[in-house]
Amino acid sequence: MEPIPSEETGLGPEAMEAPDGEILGKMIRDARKEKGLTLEEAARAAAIGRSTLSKIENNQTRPSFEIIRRLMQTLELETPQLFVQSGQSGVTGRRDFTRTGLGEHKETSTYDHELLCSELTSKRMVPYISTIKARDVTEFDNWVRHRGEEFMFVLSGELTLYTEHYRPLRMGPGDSVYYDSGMGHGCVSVSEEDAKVLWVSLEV
Amino acid sequence: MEPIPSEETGLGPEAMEAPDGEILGKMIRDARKEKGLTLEEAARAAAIGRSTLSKIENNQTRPSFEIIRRLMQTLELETPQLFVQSGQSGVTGRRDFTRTGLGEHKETSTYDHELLCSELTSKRMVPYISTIKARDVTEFDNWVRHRGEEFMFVLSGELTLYTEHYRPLRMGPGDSVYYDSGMGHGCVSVSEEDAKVLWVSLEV
DNA sequence: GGAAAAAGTTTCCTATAGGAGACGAAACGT
DNA sequence: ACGTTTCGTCTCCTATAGGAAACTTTTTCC
Repeated sequence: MEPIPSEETGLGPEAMEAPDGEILGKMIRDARKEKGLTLEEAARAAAIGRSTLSKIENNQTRPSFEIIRRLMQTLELETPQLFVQSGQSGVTGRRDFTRTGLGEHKETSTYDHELLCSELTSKRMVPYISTIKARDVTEFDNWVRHRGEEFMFVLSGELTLYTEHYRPLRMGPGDSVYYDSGMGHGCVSVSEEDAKVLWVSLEV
Repeated sequence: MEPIPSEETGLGPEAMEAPDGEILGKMIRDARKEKGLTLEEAARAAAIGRSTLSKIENNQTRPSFEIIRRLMQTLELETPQLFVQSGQSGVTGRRDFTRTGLGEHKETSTYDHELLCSELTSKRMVPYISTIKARDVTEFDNWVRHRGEEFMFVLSGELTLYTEHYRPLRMGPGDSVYYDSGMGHGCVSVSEEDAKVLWVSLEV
């Protein structure tokens, strides 16, 4: 077995990678069994060869996109599912959430966003860690708004969450919120240091 | 559960699309242009040949699944796209993730789940904190499985994430994973103390 | 247990996917 | 205009995907 980069801050994106030789076949076989189909039946339904399907399930070939597409329809495999599992899966290693490294980085005057598991493109939720810079605020007006829902979890620091429809909410480590992100919202760090927040966003 | 029409993928109105001959190439070319990449750049980024990409874009070949997958990652193409072509808000505060009070509590031999923001009933994502009890495990077989996607973030402790299709992954505080939860998965704490994990689950 | 049938694997062959590099065609500057 | 560079296509070749059928394994039924 290959060495596992467990020590490093970044288990690489391929930490969990399995040359999808490993995964793809098992998934398809599982899906077929699930439906109680034989090789013959499944292959015919997908209009491919019996032997071809066998090889695919045993990872003895690297099937074409077209073949996979037909199998997906036949076995009623969800697309995201297939890609989530067969792609370099979304493992982002990052020892200690005070530090980050991997992932896309977007910085604004107030926030500092770090996408998690960004190498996984087809996911429906978007997780990221934000550093909220300490600053003074008397009146909040800088609303953020985007269609969907959002979950927020405070990792460190003290902050105030302003929302359009509720009164400001003081939050600390371990506190969490769930809200409709179409509602204007925004955070302000009230501690000396910056605050760290984990966000998981779901677009609608 | 609804029966899925045999012809369609069940993705929605714009879901299904024709024998890809026509459309696949165009989509990829559009996506590449969108990102302002040349054939050379895109091909290199996706680790495929320049000529191969050209042929794909011109529909002169029927690419393998693997090739398409790499291109999707590189061009950040959404899967469904490829295959087809606020009401209520709520806020919950909760101090310190070492203990919680509100929320439903579910305990099993291995896990100890604490739902977050549970008084908000209509949310689509389900966030919860789990305590994973330390224990010895030689062979993992206790798979958890549920349709959807899941994001996991380690708050404290050291644990090993077992998944059906990948090799075990050692994780520590700050590490995160995103995966299809239809794939069997499960955690084992490998530290002395129990491990704490934040999960956000999305049912499909 | 043994024969027959069914399910799955492997072999063999042909068509073609995919990469290297040649070639062509715009788009520079001088 | 002419070279030079840069982007895209085309040609050629090798490795291999995919199907038909032979072969092997498992299941079923007597």
